[in-house]
Amino acid sequence: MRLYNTLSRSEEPFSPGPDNTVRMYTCGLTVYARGHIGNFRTFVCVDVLRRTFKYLLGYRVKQVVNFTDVDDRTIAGALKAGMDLRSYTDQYIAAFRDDARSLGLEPAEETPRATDEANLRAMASMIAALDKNGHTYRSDGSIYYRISTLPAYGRLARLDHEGMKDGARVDSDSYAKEDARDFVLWKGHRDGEPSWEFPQLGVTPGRPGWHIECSAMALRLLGESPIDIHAGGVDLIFPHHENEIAQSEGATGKPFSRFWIHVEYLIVDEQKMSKSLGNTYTISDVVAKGFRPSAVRLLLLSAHYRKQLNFTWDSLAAMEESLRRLTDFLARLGAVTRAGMHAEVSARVDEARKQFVDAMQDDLNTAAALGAIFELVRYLNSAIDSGQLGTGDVPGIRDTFAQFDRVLGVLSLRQAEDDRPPVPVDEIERLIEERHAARRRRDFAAADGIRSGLAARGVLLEDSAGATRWKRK
RNA sequence: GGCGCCGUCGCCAAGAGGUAAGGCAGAGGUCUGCAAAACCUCCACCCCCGGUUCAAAUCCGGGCGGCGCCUCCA
Repeated sequence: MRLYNTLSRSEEPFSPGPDNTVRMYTCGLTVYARGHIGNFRTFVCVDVLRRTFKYLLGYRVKQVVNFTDVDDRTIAGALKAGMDLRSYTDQYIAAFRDDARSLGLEPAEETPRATDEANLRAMASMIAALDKNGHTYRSDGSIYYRISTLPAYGRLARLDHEGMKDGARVDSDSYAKEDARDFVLWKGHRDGEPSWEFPQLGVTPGRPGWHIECSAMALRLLGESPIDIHAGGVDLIFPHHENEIAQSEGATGKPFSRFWIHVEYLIVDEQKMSKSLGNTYTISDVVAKGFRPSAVRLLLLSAHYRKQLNFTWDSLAAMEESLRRLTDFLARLGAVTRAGMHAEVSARVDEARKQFVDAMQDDLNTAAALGAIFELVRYLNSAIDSGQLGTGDVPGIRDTFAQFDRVLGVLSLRQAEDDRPPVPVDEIERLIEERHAARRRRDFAAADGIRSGLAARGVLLEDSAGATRWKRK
């Protein structure tokens, strides 16, 4: 598989580590608010990456996705809500898990939170290691990283500090630093803020800086560096990932991660979707508008992960239609009764499978992979129409679509949604029977009445030669 | 001011030297009690101007336009 590595700014062949295992870390959500679909673009793309590893390439995956549950915003939010930090952030972690489930994300092997005791201790140990290696200094009770002690600093982001001028906003952090580029490892205690200390490690009362948690948790849970992949949104390249590298490499003296994968922004109204801009949509917003999470998932996979994707309600509606085409096809396949098996069919299926695999291995080209699937669907639909597809062909086709879906995770998600129609299934079936009776006595007004009545309630009926099928609108 | 990405049909989007995948929408048709689904047909010289080449949407140069990073952010 070829993957684009931000570190080298080029595609590189990727292979797993020992034991055929891929150890990957994904920067997760800061849990002061519900995640929006821009956040989920990253998580869905990384989910497809891990599925590609597992189901297409046969690797094992150990993935860590963290929750940042202590920072300025979570502290402020908890204070405002009159809750303790832990229970305040609990709500958003629960919401994240709900949204993740509705988008069909496979659970990561580890989902640590920064304020877990073991993680705080790992951060303190890392700070102690940085102390030992001469990368730190203290000021006003806080602990800082002295960037000048790490010549390689800036390799990931490739920022030219000489070039930073007028347009660049200056660091507004209200902690005292020697150099604008230095960053906080541990923020000194302030009244009203949660505080931890590890005196035996030289860590005085305070709380973690943002960057330290990812470095510490990644190495604690994934083992020795370098890990195989570190992933996140493009906005994390600087300063977050650059600083993670500084911390990890300053502490261990070894490279932190072999690959750095960054997912581009989801934009909306020609601007990035971000909480600070206030133009965000959540999964529940989408559902309230009558769309389904499966359509969101497909939309997020419809463009290459390294290209900005402009979110519009129209494109989401188009995804609903595309998905319908796919599930209609699968339903049609189940209704095939003609016997026989056809070499041409299996050749076309094999070809599509190969195109799919090639596309996914080409830096996760989900858009091209989807193209191969739709092309196959059109071919197979026309084969059904012309009687060139028989029951003997069906299992192989089903296997292939199952493989597509293990990787993309969108069809089964859709089908699970379809299994929960707005009208109870037994009622739908009863009405279909009534309508059959009406049609048999050629009372088409009554038959059409039943059909439009169900349609108004979100259930569509389709007649074919043998039977009537229902589906969600 | 520095750095980066992008501009392909009405909309979304692959393709990255060999003559434009796919989805949605639209038009016409086949099938059907009517619908729906499905199928068939139609629907792009790839932002502009130069250059390199037998050949460029793809490479180079210059424009124009959009987005992003250099601040917390997926």
